Amino acid sequence: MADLSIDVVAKEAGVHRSTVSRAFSRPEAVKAETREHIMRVAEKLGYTMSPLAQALRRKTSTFVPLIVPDITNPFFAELAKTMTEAAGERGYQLMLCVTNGDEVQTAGYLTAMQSLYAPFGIIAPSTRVDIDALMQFDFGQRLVVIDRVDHQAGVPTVTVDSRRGIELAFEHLRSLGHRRIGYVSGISGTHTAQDRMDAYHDLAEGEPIVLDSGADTEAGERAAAHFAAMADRPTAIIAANDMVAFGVISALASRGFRVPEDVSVVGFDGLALGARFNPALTTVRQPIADMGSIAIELAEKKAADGSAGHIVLQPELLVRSSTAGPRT
Amino acid sequence: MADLSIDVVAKEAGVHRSTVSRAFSRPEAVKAETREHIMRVAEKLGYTMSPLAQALRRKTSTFVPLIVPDITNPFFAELAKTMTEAAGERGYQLMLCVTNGDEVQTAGYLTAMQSLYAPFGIIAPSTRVDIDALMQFDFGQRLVVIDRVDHQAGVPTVTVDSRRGIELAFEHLRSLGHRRIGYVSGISGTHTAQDRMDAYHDLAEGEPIVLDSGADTEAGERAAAHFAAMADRPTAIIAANDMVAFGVISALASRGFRVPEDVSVVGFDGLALGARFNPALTTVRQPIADMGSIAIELAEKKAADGSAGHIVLQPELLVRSSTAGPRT
DNA sequence: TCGGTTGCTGAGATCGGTTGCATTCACCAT
DNA sequence: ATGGTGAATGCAACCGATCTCAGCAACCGA
Repeated sequence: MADLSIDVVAKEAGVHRSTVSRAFSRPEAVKAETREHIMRVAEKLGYTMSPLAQALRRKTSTFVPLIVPDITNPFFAELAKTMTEAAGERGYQLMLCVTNGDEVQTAGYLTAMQSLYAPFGIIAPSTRVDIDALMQFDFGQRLVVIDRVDHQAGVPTVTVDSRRGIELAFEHLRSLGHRRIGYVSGISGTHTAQDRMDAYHDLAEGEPIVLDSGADTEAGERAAAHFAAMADRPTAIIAANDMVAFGVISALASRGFRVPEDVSVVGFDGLALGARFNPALTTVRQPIADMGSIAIELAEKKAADGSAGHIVLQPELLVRSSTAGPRT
Repeated sequence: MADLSIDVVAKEAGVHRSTVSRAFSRPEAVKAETREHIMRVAEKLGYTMSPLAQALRRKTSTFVPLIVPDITNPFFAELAKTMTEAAGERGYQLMLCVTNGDEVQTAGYLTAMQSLYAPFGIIAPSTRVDIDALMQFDFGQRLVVIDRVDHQAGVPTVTVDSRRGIELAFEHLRSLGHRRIGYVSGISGTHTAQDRMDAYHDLAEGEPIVLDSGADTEAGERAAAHFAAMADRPTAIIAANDMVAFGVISALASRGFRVPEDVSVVGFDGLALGARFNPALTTVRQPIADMGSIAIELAEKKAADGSAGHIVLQPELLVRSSTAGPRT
């Protein structure tokens, strides 16, 4: 148990430390026989290499930060979950950094990861974080951005096709017979929120009906109030994201509107939680797991050849119980 | 930008590295004048100490692992959120480790944190992880356990008073006029799940009515089916936790039962998400934020004097819209 | 004036690995 | 027998800090 270092293993195995080091990190440089012997000794002693010492000398570690504004938001939670896995498979250790959308905190994480010799990082930015500002940092050059497009900069990005997602929602709703289809916006400021909104405007036939969901905490209260006050209400609503959809449905219900009987609602994100909602939420699913592993691949690619890829994934429709034909 | 080390600063400031080191980590040991000069130079160069090198030499770092089975579960997400903050305030860097309830993964994290010289760790165990097994690890001795009691071992713990929580739920429901109050169990195996269940049995007047919520993914389907099939149904249900409550309400709704009109439901956890549920969930709130900071304090205390504290926090009732008087 | 403190700083070993270079040795062609 | 080659390993400097120990100057009382 007591302090196992590479020297202990080396002595026990009767070789020099450098040989032990090579046995672990460059196996092919050591004679098979020697290597196996070393590994056996290491195993017996319960030895593992110190990532700290390795990182210090190599000037590169396996720590990969995932920077998110709010882990309490299930979208980020699911992202974190799938990314830990994806990172683990590739030999990285994901470090979750929660910023609360604060620039100062974000900056702090960036310099911290820099000094931990993180090879790269993944960031799912909130509204208030300005990517360009982040690029000021040395470490900013090694970031991959999730769920936000920023083609002008040399920053790799992964997003899903918002327009197609909204289109899927429209198709579904129209096929059910809906004609007046409203939209509840999310927090404005993010590119995706903007993209989805734009897509809605483009695809809405006739006059668009936009309800503002208000700030995050109100969670749809305002949209529901707006809805209730309308004379000619839409028969279906597309929400900017699942959390907003939850809030809206809840607020609508407290005003006596039933979903989907009185109004259909479709969300956007495809959170697992949606399946447990009342009613189970029909939603446009983002391939969150794919986004995670692709982000890592893009980061590795950029590290290798400096290229900044921009991947756009396709969403898919998840039909559950929050949509039905319009009231006749 | 280029490689800033303590030696660079030392040379620039015209002193020896050890003086720079002291200026940072033991300011009182350096003459004020010298110290200020060094700090000024460091500032100018934009120098910060390498946490890696520090940890390596000191044999103690500021990385603190928070080990949770599933970050997708909002309870753990909220815990993670508040703990990052609490940890940050105290100068620690929280590392989120997601185990999926897998013993092997957990073990991996433990040895990893050991070799990162983490001073201690916080674990919110899932069913399948056996604390005693964890104690086998060197690092196991430095863990604080959240939401699970285990008084026999010398392991610090933080929990909330499950019994009192269930009692609050009962009081609320009874004051609304409910007499037949059922219970939907969570995943069995955790201590808290057991405690809540026991408390329910103790406090149920008359015959206890227990519905099994089934495995995690089914999320209350089974309980709802059970409920529907009953001849003499309870008028209110206490759920083992909020997620179960969500699942049950959703499943109940899909069978045509309305909450709270047909049956009242109260959850347990106090998730922020509950406020957006349909209907907004009445629930027993756990002081999650407190749990986080107390866990850290307990860990520090144990490191200091070896004592293993056991803190039990008091829950509180959050009345929202999922409860009402029974059908008359 | 001198031994004894006290306060501050420098020297250098050390933490646990990595890596370029030197060394050793077997093997092969000449 | 000689020199060349390549594989396997040892040697030692190095990554960026910490920390013990020693040195040095200033100051104190006798």
